[in-house]
Amino acid sequence: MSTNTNCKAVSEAATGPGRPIDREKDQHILQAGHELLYAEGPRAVTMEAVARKAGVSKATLYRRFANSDALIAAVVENKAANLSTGFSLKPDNAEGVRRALNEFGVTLLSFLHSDEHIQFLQGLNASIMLKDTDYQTMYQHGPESTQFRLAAWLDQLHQKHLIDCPEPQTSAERLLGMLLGLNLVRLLYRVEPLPNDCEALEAHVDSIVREFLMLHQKQ
Amino acid sequence: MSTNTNCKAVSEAATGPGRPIDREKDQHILQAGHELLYAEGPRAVTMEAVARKAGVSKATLYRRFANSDALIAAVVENKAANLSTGFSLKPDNAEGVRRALNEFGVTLLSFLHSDEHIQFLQGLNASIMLKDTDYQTMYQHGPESTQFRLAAWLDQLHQKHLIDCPEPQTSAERLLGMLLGLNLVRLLYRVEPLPNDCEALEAHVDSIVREFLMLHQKQ
DNA sequence: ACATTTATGAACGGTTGCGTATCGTAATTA
DNA sequence: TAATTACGATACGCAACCGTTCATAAATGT
Repeated sequence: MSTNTNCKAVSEAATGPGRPIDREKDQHILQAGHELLYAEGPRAVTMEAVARKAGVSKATLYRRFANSDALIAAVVENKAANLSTGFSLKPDNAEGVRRALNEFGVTLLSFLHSDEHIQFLQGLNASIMLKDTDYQTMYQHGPESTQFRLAAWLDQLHQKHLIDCPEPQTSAERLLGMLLGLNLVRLLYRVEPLPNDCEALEAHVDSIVREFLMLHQKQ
Repeated sequence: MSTNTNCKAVSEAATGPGRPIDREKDQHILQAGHELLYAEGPRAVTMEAVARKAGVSKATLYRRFANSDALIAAVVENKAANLSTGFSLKPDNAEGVRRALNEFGVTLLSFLHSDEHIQFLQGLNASIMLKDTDYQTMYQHGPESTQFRLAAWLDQLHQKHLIDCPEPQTSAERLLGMLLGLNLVRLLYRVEPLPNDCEALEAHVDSIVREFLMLHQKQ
C-alpha cells in the first residue's frame, strides 16, 4: 500500500522539460473525493462533482484517474496509507507486564476510536470496488500485522516464563477481541460514538488486562 | 424494524375496490435491489437497473419507492427484519452452565458467520443513506438486544450464586468480544471467509467459555 | 354487466454524468 | 527564444438515469 497503483500521475516520475505536475492538486482531488465519499456516500462521488469540489477541471481529473471507481479506490488507499498503529512493547519484569499491556491497549483503542480510523473503515466498506488483493494487502498491513506483533511479544514473555501463553496467536486474538468488544458493531450501526473519555478508557483497558493476565498467569 | 417505513405500498393496507397490489412484485423488487447492492455496490442500484432485473416497469417501482435511496433503505431494512438470533438459555445447575454457554456461543457465532448476516452487515455499511434513527433501531433490535438478554441471564446466574458476575453488562460485552475476536475486522477487509467448520467452532467456543467462567468463578 | 379503483407497461422530455477532444494559457527546461 | 508539458475552460456525442404521463389491463364493488 506504499505505492498507489490507481493513480496514473503519481506513479509517473516524469522529470523532463515542460510544466511539472502540480502535486498540490493531487491532495485537493483526494480530499474532495474523500469528503464526498464520507458525507454523501459512494453514489455521490462522480468525476464532475469531484472536479467542482476540488476546483479542478475534468481534464485534469481524467489525467490522473481512469474513472470514478479508480478515484474512489485511490481515496480509500490513500487513507489506508496514512494509518498506522505503532506500538513498542519492551519485555519487562514480571510486574511491569501489566503496565506494558495497558499501554498497548490504550494505544490500540485510541487508534481504533479515532475519527481517522472510523472514516477509513466506513469508506473501506462503502466502496466495494477495490480488488480482492487490495483488501488482502490492507488487512495484512493493518490488523494482521498488529495481531502478529502482539503474538510475537506474548511468545517472548512465554519463553521468559513471565506468563503462561502456549498459543500466542490465539491469545492475541482473544485479547484483541476483549479490547474491541462490540465497538466495531456499534461502528457499523453508527450508534453511540465511542467513548473517548481517557479515564474511562484506561479503566476499561486495565480491567481487561487484569482478566487477560489472570488467564495466563504462571501456576 | 417490523414495519417498513420506506415502502409506500407496503404501509398502505388499502383494502377497497379496485385492483389489489401484487405482493409478489414487492419481493421481486427487493431481491433485485439486494442482488445489485451486494454484487455491484450501491452505485449500481438505480431505478432502471432494478426495474430491469426485477422484470417490472419503472412506474411500478416509483409507486412503491420515492427514489433509489429509499429503495436501498428498504432492501437493507428488509434484510434486517429477516435476521434473528433467537437463543434460549434456561438456568441450570452449576456444571450445566458451561454447556449452556457453549450452546449460546455456537449459536451466536453460527449466526454471525452466516452468509445472510455477512451480506447484511456489508450492505448496511455500503448504503450510507439510511436515517440515523434507522441505524439506531436496527442496533437496538440486534446486537444490543443480544447483549441485554445475555447480561440478564448472567445476572440471574449471579443471583443464584452460580457464578460471580457483579457487572453483567460489562461481562456480557466481554464474552461477546472474545467470541467475535477479529472476525468482524476480517469481514470488513473481505479476507479469509470465516471458518464454518463445526468442530473447530465448538472447540473455539469451548475454550472461550472455559476462560470466561474461570474469570467469573465463585471464590 | 357496469363503474370504479388501481396496477402496469411503454414512451417521453429533461437532466446528469461519462469520456474525449480542442484550444488557449501557464510554467518549466534546453 | 523554442520546445515541451500541465492546466483550465469549454464543448461535444453518447449513454444512462430520473421522474412523469398516458393509455390499457386487471380486479373489485354495486
